[in-house]
Amino acid sequence: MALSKNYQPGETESKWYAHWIDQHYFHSVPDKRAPFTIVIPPPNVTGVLHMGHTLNETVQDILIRRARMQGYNTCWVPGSDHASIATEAKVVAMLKERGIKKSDLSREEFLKYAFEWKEKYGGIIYSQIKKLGCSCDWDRVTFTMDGHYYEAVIKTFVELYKKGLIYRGARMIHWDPAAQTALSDEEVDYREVNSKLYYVRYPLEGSNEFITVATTRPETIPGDTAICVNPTDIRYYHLKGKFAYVPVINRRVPVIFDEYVDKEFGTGCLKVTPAHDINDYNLGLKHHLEVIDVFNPDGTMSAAAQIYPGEDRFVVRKKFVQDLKDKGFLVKEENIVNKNGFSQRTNAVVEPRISTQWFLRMNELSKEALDAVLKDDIQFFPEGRFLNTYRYWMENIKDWCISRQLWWGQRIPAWYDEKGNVYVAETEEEAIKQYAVAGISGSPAPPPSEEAGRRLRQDEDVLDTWFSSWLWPMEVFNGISRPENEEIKYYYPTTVLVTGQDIIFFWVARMIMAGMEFKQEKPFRHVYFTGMVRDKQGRKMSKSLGNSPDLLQLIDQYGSDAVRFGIMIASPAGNDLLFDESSLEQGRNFCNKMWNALKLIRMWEVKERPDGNNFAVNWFENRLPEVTSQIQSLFDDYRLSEALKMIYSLIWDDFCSWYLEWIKPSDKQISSAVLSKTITFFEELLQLLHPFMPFVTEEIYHQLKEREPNDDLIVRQFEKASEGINYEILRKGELLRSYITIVRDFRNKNNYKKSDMLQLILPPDLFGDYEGIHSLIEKMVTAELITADEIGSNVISSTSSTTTTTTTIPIEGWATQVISTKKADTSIQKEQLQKDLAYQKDFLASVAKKLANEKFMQHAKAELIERERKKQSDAEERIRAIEESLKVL
RNA sequence: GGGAGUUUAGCUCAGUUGGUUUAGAGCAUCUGCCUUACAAGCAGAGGGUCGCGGGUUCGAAUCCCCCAACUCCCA
Repeated sequence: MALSKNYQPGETESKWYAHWIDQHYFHSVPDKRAPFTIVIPPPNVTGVLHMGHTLNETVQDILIRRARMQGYNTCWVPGSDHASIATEAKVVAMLKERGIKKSDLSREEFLKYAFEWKEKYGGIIYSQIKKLGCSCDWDRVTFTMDGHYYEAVIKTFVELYKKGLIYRGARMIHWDPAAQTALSDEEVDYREVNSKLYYVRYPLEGSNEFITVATTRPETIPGDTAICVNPTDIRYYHLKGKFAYVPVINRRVPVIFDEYVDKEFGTGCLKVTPAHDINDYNLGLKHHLEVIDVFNPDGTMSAAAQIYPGEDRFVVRKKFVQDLKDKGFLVKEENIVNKNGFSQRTNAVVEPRISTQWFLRMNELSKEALDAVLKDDIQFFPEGRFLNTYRYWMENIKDWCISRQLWWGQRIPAWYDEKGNVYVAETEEEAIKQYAVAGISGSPAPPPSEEAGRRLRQDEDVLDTWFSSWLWPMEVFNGISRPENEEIKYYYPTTVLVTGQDIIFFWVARMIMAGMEFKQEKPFRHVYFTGMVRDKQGRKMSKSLGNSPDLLQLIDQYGSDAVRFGIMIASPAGNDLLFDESSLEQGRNFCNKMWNALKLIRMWEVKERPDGNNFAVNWFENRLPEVTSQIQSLFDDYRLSEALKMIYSLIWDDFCSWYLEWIKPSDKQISSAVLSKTITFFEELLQLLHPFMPFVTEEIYHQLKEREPNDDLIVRQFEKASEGINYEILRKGELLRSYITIVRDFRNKNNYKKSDMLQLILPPDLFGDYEGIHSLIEKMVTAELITADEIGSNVISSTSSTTTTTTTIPIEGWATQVISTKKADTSIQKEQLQKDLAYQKDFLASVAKKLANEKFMQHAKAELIERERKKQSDAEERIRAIEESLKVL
């Protein structure tokens, strides 16, 4: 069957993915082999695959595929998290389209819709991961709202509560008025915005004097319960014990003194609104101030505000400023730039708000988790900078607000009685029992009855999504819900976690804490941090910017392998990568290159002949293990990008440009020995590349020759490294390559035609006794080799004949003569030789200086001095060869 | 304001403990080729005072200090 002109990725990719699935190659069952386990960082169930995921999943697949070929029992668990805020927002939007309001639904009804939504759209990301070629064990897909997972989350909540690590508290939290939920610190983005600083004057009690306050948030003025100045500020000494009136509202508030106030900022006088600013809140606690919340949960003004109840906070800002102006309270406005917090999910301006939330105490949990990393029980790649970041965060950790005012998620297992007493338990029955027991010891004693149960009401809130994701490496194997099962024992701790550096706190740190807390064992041995994918302008690719290209379209255009190649080749370990489509093109071209090499090999017919190609085979036989071991050490350090570059060059340059050209017969006929060696080489190259580009390698592997039913590249095992590498042959190979290049350059510079035949006189012993090399040279540079005897003694003495030109070219301290019937243009060459000569002389001088330096000779190691001496003699040889060549020109 | 990182060819980046580094690769550029696997290709070539200034050292892209520019994280 004739092979197509170019490689066609489309059909090939779906064919092989289906085959791999069919053969259950991705599926793992515990056995006697060592496990190699990766849990996917669960993408958001609402998501589609963006470039960041693509990088991430590709890295994981590379590690898994290579481990599979190395004999590990590989298990890559896919799944997604339920993303409470994002998903609830999507579901609410879907309901809105159908004309349904969330507020008209019961919790149960809403959840039914949410699961319906998840069934419909939650799988999109999986199909994209499959398109990428990822070898996940699809029998193990896990979702953080699965039944067992839900149970596990509840179980850990109760456990931590019983240990006293979970508590309820009033705190200033980040409130998202659009989603109407609390946000964690990490879910808030701070951005600079243009705003105004308003100077407002407050009348003082019992005088005509005013005190002027600067604020960016005049709409919170109705919540003011004090005015605060610095006790060392002489301007305000006389206000001790005085009261002021809040403008428009006319509330009488005290003037208080506290060092917190910055004398330099604004007027040095601060309005205190304890309900709406964390610092004011703390001042309020200290000075026993009243707390007046002027906002409703949706960001409109509350009844307590007394002004514009029910109207939006930003609309009210304008209106109220106008009122202040009209009534003469506004002194001036100033344009300033300040930072506002925005919700990562809804982009609404975050409102600081006092609220009762559930918190997890982090101090004790973080200690062990920090130690595990510091003691190298868990290793980070790349190490240094992430370790610092991790340590800093762990040492300055704050308690984690784990409650969210949503329905989509694990509902907090806490029940309240009429008096507000709380009972935390895994089930309602259990909570009722606790209530009954509490009742008996207290008084009056209500009977533990059904009626009592009805009097308990469960907390309305759900848990933060990360409070379920942090269990991921355990619960995907049912490690919390069924702690003694075989799978968790076999697969845990997992081998490596691959994740973006941006969620080191969100996730990595918390997973380590959960692992240490619930299993007394780290969740993974290694953490490999990938960089951020940026666009050409250096901006982080994100959904909100919309600058991430459509992955499926890229795959259609270039093929999956090319996309994987493109993203990996540009992705140095841990560093950000600038995404550029030209690297995908490079990947596509690479597929083609290999496809064409296949075509070449398939064209050949076996014919036994004495083959003079032993050198080529010999050389590649040594070159391959040399590079293979270099690739292994790159993998050990997770330097995947460099490993890929090395394989790319090994295939394109060493194999295609040199090896195949060397053995290529002119008549398509080749000895069976060379052909089978060549096929073996190609197979091994494909195997090295397979983790990076699985489809094209599997396809070519099968096109190379007929295969037994289960002889698939994906499961082909790496051979043990061969014992010895013959470095002498490798050195000869290098020399041969540069010899050929030098002669080709000579041809180029002198505009020789392809067919112009040269005669070459090799320096004696340049290539030793590798006879096969001579015919290679003749073939590669269109020349015949002759000996000095054949041409006579006039060769060296320049151009005595009118019909031939002899040029002497230096090579590695040798000089070779090129004889042709064409007059060579020696001027370019002369110039170049002189340049080279100058360089070599400088080089020699620097080496000589070193060797003449007594201190160097004293301090340097013997082998180093030896090397310098070698450099010296090499340079001298080169200079001699160049000078000889110049003499003859 | 606090912390971390980056700065090497036109672009994106390698450069391991200072010594074959008067610095490598890919892409881009230039020259010549439609050579029977491949023009999505082949054969060659050019291109860098390693951000600035100082220091340590026999020797610095590499170690130290200062400055500058950019990026990220935290408040």
